[in-house]
Amino acid sequence: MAQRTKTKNCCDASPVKLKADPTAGELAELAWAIAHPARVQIVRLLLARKACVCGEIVDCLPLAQSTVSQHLKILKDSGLIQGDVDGPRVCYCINPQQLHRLKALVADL
Amino acid sequence: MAQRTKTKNCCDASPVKLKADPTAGELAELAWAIAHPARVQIVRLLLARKACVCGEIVDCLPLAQSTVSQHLKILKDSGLIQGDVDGPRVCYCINPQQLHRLKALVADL
DNA sequence: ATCTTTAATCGTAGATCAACGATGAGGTGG
DNA sequence: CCACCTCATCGTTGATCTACGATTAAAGAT
Repeated sequence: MAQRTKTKNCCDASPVKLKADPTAGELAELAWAIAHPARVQIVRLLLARKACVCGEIVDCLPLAQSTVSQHLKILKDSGLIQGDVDGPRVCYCINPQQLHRLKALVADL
Repeated sequence: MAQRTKTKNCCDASPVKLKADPTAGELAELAWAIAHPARVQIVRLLLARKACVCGEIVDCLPLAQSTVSQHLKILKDSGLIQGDVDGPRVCYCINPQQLHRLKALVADL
C-alpha cells in the first residue's frame, strides 16, 4: 500500500502514532462521570449549596432513592464528590481538586 | 415526615426543587461524546493536526476501521467534529464553536 | 467497464448502564 | 430493646455501548 502519498488540500499527514496518551483515559473517566443529566444536576446542586445530604438530592430529582445513590457512587468513584457520614445521613460535597482537574483537562483541549 | 429540620453542621437545606436545567442535558451530551479514551484521542489528534482523514485516524488507534468510524459518528453527532467529503475519503476536523461550548459549560461548573 | 480504495453501515455478541423495588446495615430516639 | 430514619447494596429488567468482521456505496484508477 502506497500509504497516503496523495495529500489533498485538507490533510498534510505525518503518521504520528499517538504515544498512548495517559491523560486520555483520565479525561474520559471524568467526562463520563458528568455524562448524564442527573449527575450534572447533582454536581450543580452541590456547587450551589456547598453541601447536601442524599435525601435532599433525592427530593430534587425525579428519580428513586436507589438510583440517586447509584449516581452518587459514580460521582464519588470519579473523585468529583466525596461523602462524609454525619450520623444517620451522608453529607456530600464537591471535591474542588478533582473538579479543577476536569476543568483543566477540558480547557487544554 | 418532619423534613430535615435537623440541619447539622454541614447542610443548610432549602428545598430548591431544581427547575429542570436545560443545559444539564446539553453538557451531559457533550461530556458523553468525550467520555471514551478513543474519542478523546481522536479529538486531540484532530486538534493537533487540524484535519485528518479517517484512514489516518485508524492508523493511530488500536481499533478496527468500523469501530473508529462509529466513534467518529458519535463525535459528529455531538457536533464536536465535522466531516467533509474529499473525493473517496472524508476529512474530519474540529468544530471550534461546539468545542468552545463544551469548554464554557465545564468552566461554568 | 472493472478493479481498488475509502469509509459508512449492517448484524452480532458481550459488557455495561440506568432504572426500579426490596432488602440490609447503621445510627437515633422513645 | 424496639421502632424508625437514612442510605447503600442486591437482584433484575431493558436499553445502550463497544467491539468486530462482513458487506455496501461511492469515487478513482487502470
